[in-house]
Amino acid sequence: MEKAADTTGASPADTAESRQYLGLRDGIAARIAAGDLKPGDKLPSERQLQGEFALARGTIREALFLLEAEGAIFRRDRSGWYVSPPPVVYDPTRWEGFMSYVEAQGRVPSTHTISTATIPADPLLSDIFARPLGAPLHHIRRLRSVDGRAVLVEKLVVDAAITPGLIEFDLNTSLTAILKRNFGITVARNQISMQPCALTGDEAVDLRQKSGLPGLALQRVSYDGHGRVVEYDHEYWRHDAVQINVDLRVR
Amino acid sequence: MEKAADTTGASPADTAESRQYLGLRDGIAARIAAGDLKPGDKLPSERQLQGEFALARGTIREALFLLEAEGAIFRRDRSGWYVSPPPVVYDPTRWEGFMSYVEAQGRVPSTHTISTATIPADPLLSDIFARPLGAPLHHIRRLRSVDGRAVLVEKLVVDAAITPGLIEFDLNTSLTAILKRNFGITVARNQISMQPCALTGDEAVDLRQKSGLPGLALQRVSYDGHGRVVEYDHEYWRHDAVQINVDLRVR
DNA sequence: TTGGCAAACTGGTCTGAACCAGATGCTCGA
DNA sequence: TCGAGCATCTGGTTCAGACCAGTTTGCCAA
Repeated sequence: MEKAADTTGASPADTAESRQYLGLRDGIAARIAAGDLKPGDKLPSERQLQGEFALARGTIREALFLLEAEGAIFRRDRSGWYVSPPPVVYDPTRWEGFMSYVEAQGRVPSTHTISTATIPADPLLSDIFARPLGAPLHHIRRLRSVDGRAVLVEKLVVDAAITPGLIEFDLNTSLTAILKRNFGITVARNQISMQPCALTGDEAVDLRQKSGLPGLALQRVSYDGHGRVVEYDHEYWRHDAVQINVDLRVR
Repeated sequence: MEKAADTTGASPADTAESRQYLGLRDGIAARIAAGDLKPGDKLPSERQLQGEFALARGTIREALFLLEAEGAIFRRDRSGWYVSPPPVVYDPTRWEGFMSYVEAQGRVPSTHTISTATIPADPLLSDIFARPLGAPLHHIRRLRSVDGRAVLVEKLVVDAAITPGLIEFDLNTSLTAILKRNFGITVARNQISMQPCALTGDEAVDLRQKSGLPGLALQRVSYDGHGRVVEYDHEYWRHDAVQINVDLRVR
């Protein structure tokens, strides 16, 4: 019940942690660093850790949440906690799709199309695409995975006028490739906005995350060589699954 | 003790939340959206909310954490919870310093220099700056605020050979301006890497955050027109304080 | 061998209680 | 008037126990 004043070491502020969950976090982090726990490995269950460290389950979970926030571990709902694989490096300046750059990093990408539809442009999209209100736009919602783990959901919108029949294609492959091969479309410019966010609602469900876990929201507007808007994309990434790399000239 | 099945509305799955903390989150979010609570306003204390909603304090905190992860509120340690101001928009392609782009958004920026030093290059920095091991480099650590709230800490390194006496200047102003005015240095290219992270250790302390809260880590290498490395920068942002915007040509 | 079901397991949610330590505000004495 | 100091308030940490709802597993029947 009491705090069991931590008198472990000579330097109370250095190694001996004032807060128990920090100590536990360091312990688990050390196991991962030492290679006792490798990416994909399952951690002992919360109740097992409870017995092992003689801490309340809440305290155990506090440490796990911290490791999760640091990207060191992730959870699969009601299954357990697992050691995170390294993140994918993402360079938004490169116009290669997800499939190719994930593969280039020696990982196995996969895509699952959640839904497709052709919908009339609402005011916002009409504005973005510079097309009249009600102009047909393809809406595609996809879930993308790396090594079998869902890492991002995307909602993308494409101008139906320049990509007739797009949603009849197999969208579980590279959209980049489809646009280029079948419609002769390539992207010359991207406008990107991103912000750290909490994954909630649909996104959390699709990523099999508990609602409220941190993520990265990324919006992209892609233009072709004529300055025409080709694609409008909303991506929601697991925060621990991605690292952004950009190389750019300054204006 | 029981879950007190929320019978507030007509549609149990729509508005009425299955989890109490989600309901409370929505309630507070609604107050903010409605303008009852404005940016900077203090929320009722956890114990007050406890009385008001008849929930355990842990449940109250669960809802607050969620709002915090969403960037809607933030905490000041042992002072209270406050409504977040809107984020600053940050465009890494633009070579104007923090001071100018924050001001351009109608906010009040400020900078506090935590420490400065001139230190011989270690292997990593020697490599980055393409300078011999041990070459003198200026290390600067600064805390930057918007409207009085600390939003980022940065650790930056500048080649001392091309900026002699840099750390004698008043570094609480724009470094961009100092480099340009006093050393004739401008940046032509940036290489940026960023990833969502947890703020821990020094960063958390400086930002007066609890260790483990989500943030955004950003590293930047800046080059001048001759391809010479001018500056190496590590920034740690509060996750709710920044939105990244980039406009770029595709390779 | 295989399919389905049930028990066991795991994380998710919630309660309620206690004590700690920094922030804040108020009071009282100099 | 003003500063020191204390009381109070606030979030931070930890404990212990309970029940819920998906996941997993292993057994048994077809």
